Formats: sequence, structure tokens, C-alpha cells
Amino acid sequence: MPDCGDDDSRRDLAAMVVPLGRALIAAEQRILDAQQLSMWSYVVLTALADEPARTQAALAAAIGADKTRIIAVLDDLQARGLIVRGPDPADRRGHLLSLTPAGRRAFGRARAAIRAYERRLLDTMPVTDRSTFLRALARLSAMPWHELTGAGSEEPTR
Amino acid sequence: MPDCGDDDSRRDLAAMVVPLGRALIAAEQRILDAQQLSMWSYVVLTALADEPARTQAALAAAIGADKTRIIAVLDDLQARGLIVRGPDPADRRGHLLSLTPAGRRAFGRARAAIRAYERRLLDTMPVTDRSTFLRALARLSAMPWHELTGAGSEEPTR
DNA sequence: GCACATCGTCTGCGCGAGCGTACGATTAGC
DNA sequence: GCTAATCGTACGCTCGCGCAGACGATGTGC
Repeated sequence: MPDCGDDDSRRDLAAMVVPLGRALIAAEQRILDAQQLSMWSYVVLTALADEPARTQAALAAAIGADKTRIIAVLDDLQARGLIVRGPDPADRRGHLLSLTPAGRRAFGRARAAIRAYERRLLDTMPVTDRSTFLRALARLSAMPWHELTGAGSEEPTR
Repeated sequence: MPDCGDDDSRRDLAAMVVPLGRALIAAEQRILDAQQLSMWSYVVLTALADEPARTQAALAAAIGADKTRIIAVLDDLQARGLIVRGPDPADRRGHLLSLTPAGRRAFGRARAAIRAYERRLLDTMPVTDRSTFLRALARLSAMPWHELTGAGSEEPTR
């Protein structure tokens, strides 16, 4: 028997998280449009700002994208001088990927706009709630899904 | 203040929410598979359990789906005796949609499995954090995006 | 040298979702 | 009665994504 009164007798977690994510990407897409960036571009810039990648495949894996799908993104970013796709002296098969100063600046601008938007959203809740929320969210999003996903469901196998 | 962060140093909200949502639907899809339900089926059952719909279009709008896309879902649910698509005596164009007892039972089972899974996830954090997190999440997911989304690039209307 | 793996690129397939259209049945306005 | 609007249904179109295969260029093990 499912509980009735407890704190989570409301909507499902997913029923809140997924639409929230949808709304976020929709809103932030518009912000990125103003910077002439796509979502994938922004994700790539974010990853490269964190640390340069020594190979496109590694970058793709890092951001959870398909290797073939980021080619166009990289082409565009390179053509606009935001990243450099330099040859790797150690392994001439791969390309070293890193941000140019212009790329770092563009990313900073985009991230500032995104952050401003998100901060405005988060400012609608008390400060303590906000930090708790962010901490909990960070923990959940960094969870070992690969184990939890398959495990726990001890459904009645009839 | 070292790096513990102004919330400026962490990842973007969307960068945590969206992957979390993805992981949730992936995990819950497997749970629903065990109940022979698809995500859309579960969403439909959830909506109908809340209150019967007097028209398919209304149901589709309520769950944010396309009218044409839920037809197959309703067909399946009806064929399995989980819902009834009765004629509306008041307006013979539309169909009254409601759960059968079996449908209510199946939904209860599915929801219990989903809830158990989510509770296991949430149990990894302190109780106070959990309630705060859920409260904040509920507030965010119930936000007036239609205004915030558009006004995003403008000013906070202070 | 040789076989094999890796990297980047291109191409195509399949899936799911949204969007628009058309049509029969029905209702509402006049 | 006529027309316009609505509902459910089917159909086709387009997009974006993941996946797989192929190829040339390159690196690695023997």
C-alpha cells in the first residue's frame, strides 16, 4: 500500500523534473540564440572551457553526444574562430580541441546570460532552500545510475 | 571565500536537471516495461486517475501531447480493458475517458513501483534536504514559464 | 612488412515527436 | 436547411537524434 500522507504523495519526480528540463532548455535556447549559439555549441564550449580535449571522440563521449553529430558543431565553431582544431603532434589522427580567446569570451558571455536567467529563477525561493536544492540536485544528477537503474526494481514477477 | 561557491561556480541548472530527467525516464521506462506500460500510457493513466476527461483533445492538451499521438495509446489501453472510451451522451462527437477498476489497479501498481524507485533515490539524502528539495522542485516546475520564458532576455520587472 | 585498431568524416536507416491536412460524423448558429 | 466549427482518426511531412557501416589516414603490436 502506497503511503498517503507522506511528503511525496504529490506528483512523480520525473513528472516534475522532465518538464522543468524542457522548459529550461526552451528558455535557454532563446538566450543562446541571441548569442548565435546552439545548445550543442554551448555544451561543447562548456566542456572545452573546463579542459581542452585531445580528441573529438573523447569530447563527444564527455558530453554524451554522438561523434558524428558534433562534427558540424565543431566546424561551425572553428569557422567562427571560437575554437581551434589543431593537429596533435603526438597522434596525427586526432585533433586537439581548445578555445580561442574569442571563444572563451563568447562562452563567458553566453554563460553569464544563462546564469543570470537561472539566478532569476532561483531567486524566487529562500536562500537556504536554494542552496539545499542545488546541493540535492547536484547529488542526484551525479548519481551512479548504471547500478541503480537496473537494480532495485523488485517488482512482482508474477 | 574559497571555491565553495557562489552558485556561480557550479554547473548550469539545465546541465543538471536535463540529464537527471533523462536518467529518470530511462530508469522508469524499465520499471514500466515490467508492467507492460509505455511512458505515454503511464502519463495518460495518471491524468485519468486524477480526473476523467470528457474529450481526447482535452486529455491531450492536459498532458501536453499531440491529439493524434495518443490515439494509439488509448486504443491499446482500451483493448486491454484499462480505460473505457464511452460515448458522451451530451456530445456524441467526443468520447468520455475514464479508468476501469482494472485500470485503476494497474495504475496503482505502476505508480507504486515508480514511487518506490524514486523514494529509494531520495532516501540517499537527509530528510530535511529531501522535503526542501521536493518543495523547491515543485515550485520551479509549476512556474509561469510562458511569461518567464519570453521575458528572459529582458529585465526582471523589478 | 603485416594485420588490426583508432580517429575523423560521410552516408544512410530507423525511431519518435511535432505539425499540418483531410475526411466523416456531429453539433451549433442563423 | 445551410454553413461553420468541433471531435476523432488517418496520413504524410519534417526534424533531430542515435546507431551502424564505410572509407582514408594514421598509429600500434607482432
